[in-house]
Amino acid sequence: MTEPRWLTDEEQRTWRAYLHATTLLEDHLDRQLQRDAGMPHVYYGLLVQLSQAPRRRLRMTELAKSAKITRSRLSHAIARLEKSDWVVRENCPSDKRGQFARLTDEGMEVLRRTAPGHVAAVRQAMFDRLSAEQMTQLGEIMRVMAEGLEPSGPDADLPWLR
Amino acid sequence: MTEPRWLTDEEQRTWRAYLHATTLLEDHLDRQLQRDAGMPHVYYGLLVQLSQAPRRRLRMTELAKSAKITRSRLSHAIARLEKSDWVVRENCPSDKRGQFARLTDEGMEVLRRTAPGHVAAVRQAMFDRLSAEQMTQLGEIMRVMAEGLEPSGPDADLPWLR
DNA sequence: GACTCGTTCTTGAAAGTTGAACTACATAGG
DNA sequence: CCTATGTAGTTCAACTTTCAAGAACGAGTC
Repeated sequence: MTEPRWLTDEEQRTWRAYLHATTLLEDHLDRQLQRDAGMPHVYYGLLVQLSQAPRRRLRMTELAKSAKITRSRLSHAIARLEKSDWVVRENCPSDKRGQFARLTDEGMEVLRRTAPGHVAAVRQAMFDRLSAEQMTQLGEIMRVMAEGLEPSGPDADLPWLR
Repeated sequence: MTEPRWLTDEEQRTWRAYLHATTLLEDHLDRQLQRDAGMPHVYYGLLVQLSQAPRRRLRMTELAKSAKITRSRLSHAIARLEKSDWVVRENCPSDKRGQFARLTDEGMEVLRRTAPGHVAAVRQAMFDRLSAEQMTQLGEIMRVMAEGLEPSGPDADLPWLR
């Protein structure tokens, strides 16, 4: 095994700043939403996805994919959200294995009530502090990073071809 | 209640790119470390912190602070790491309430063995894909964001003065 | 039909996390 | 010394996530 390429000093500083900022922000949003909406950030994200889908519903697998969580995790999450009456399951007529998760009116109402506070938190943490230039740069950087990590990324399905 | 300031289109795109990239990366590192080192990213971070501390040990509270997790979570985490013999607890002579977490030789060895792979993963996900300029920008952006979220941030201790 | 294989989603147990309550010690003021 | 108050760390119960099955259906093949 050959000597690994370690990070330069500046790379290390950047990496630590990244870890620091992202964990602080995730914590902040989790607490904010837990307090104001009674659910963690991930669950809130599920409701948002549903609210934007046609007929406010999505197949479980699609929802899992767009929220980047496993189907198992989603099953539990939807079960929990069903208990709060924010989501209901519906059978899929065309595929008897399939399930839709549909946002209820109560769920929609929770979103309406809590979205402003959430947006404010995001804005305060990010956009109020970054220049317009920095926002653009951040967007570009994040897109580049995501590209390299995409499950459907470069040869992700064909590693044996490399 | 007044109409909230929603995000502009570009802000939304940036925010989504951010969420997308950060969750993908965190997932990626978690899997990589779980596979190669047998522990999640947070736990790995604890070992790294310890490895860099004098005498490879830290007080629980300090470790919790530098890893940005609660003391409760740290208690459980250290208990788990103790079972793998990567960390041991030691009493603090000067403060009988205190505990040190100390990295064992086995723990150090795990780090030595797995650090190269981890660095490679970070590099591949981030630094191999960003230009030198972008890396600098990212560092600056993350520092700005962290500043605003710092527990010891602007008036965090004196909110009643605002 | 019967077989195989893949997909969709769920389940249950184990592991991890959280917030509050709790123990034990430290520190300051009378 | 004594009491009050604060700090270090753990523990408990409730909740969330992961992991390893597994049940049920779809689709292709013979």
